[in-house]
Amino acid sequence: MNKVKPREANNATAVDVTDLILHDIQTGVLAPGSWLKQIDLEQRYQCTRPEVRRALDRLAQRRLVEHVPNRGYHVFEPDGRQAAEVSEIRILLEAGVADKIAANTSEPDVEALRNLASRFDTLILEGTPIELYEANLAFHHKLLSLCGNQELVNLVTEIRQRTSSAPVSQWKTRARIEQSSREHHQMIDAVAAGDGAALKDAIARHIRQD
Amino acid sequence: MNKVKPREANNATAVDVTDLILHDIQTGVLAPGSWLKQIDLEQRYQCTRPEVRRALDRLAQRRLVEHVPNRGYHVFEPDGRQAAEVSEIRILLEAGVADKIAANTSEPDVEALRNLASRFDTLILEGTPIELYEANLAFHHKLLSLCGNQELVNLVTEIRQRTSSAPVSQWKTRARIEQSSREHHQMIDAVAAGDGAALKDAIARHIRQD
DNA sequence: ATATCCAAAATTGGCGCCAATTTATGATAA
DNA sequence: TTATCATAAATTGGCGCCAATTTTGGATAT
Repeated sequence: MNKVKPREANNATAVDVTDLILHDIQTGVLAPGSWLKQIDLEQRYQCTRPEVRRALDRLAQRRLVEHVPNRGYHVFEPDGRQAAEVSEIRILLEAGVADKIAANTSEPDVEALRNLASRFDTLILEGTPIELYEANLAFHHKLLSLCGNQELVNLVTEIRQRTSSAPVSQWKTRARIEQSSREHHQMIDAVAAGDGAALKDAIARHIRQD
Repeated sequence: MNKVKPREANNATAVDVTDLILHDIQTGVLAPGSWLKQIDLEQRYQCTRPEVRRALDRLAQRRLVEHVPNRGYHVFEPDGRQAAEVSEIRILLEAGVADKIAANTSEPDVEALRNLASRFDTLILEGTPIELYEANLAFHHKLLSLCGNQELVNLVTEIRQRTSSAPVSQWKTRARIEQSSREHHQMIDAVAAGDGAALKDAIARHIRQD
């Protein structure tokens, strides 16, 4: 006697509520400082109370939300000092592997980078800020992954989330966005030329200005 | 039946179970690869099931334990590749701030470093491996904190935990321990001389050999 | 009118029960 | 004897209820 399984009842919950909340923090839907009321979250994301609590605890561990016992959770507000410190860390890590990136990169990798950079360029005109943000992330992720150190890629991905709580609004002016675009192409040129020193310089400048 | 009236089980412990389990992983009491059965943990640490689950989830987020759904949690077994990658990251970060350490350090700081280093030396002969491990950690923490970047200190502390799952047994031979001791003093000398380049070199060698 | 205090509502957080899944055990057949 | 399968035990994991704490609102006294 076979058991009949209800098909529509338990849909694939492969995505964690943590990621949904995280995404809304990154895109600025949940603004820095705003109160994350548990009852609101369980309605908004259609999940149970324990799921909300686990997600909030995880995000608090990652320093994306701040927790005050018996008083709830708030979206973390980035400190000026912390932001500067994290930028320094990113420069040490990302510029530090510039030589390896320049050495390891093959022609198809350069091609892929050019595609990601021009996708960013396209979205400057035609895309939403969120799409632009994600295209930028994709470019940097691809570039960094060429260093061959997977742990470093994961770490940078993590600390990049940690401070820029509302990353969508981080490029304020059009001029700054276009400056970013130019720097992307400078990095690619340095990679293609195998010039690690030039790449290191370009990466450091790029991180500093953001 | 087993409902024994808890006399002192009701103590107000501000310490989280997470830290207790973490400590036992660091000290090698819970060996890499060993299965963390929930019922065992709640007896061992005299806490409730939800507390155990929250602690395990947090440690899984930090990559200190590995989680397989419906099959439980195991102490993470460090991969050779990962260990090498984390070492590279530590070199980039810790050696990267050598100049700042050498520049920022005052005379009392040097004094404190010498005390921590000689405490390490003393414990080589008289202390337990755990005490030695903690003295080493204290020295490196103090040295690194002189760079002035608090976020970087936190990050290094975190990733140092991440890979060396049984850090107590990381110094196998006496010769290696004494080599570490000599390198500690070399670092201090470089700091005292304000020689950032020498400090950078000493830090890189020190991390590579561990 | 203003400050203080008490009660009620709202919110957070802990805990135990039970379902789902996996693992161990033993019986049966080839 | 060995492999296969069914049943029982053990383990994980989800969910709802209720206690503890905080916040809100209003009544009372000065």
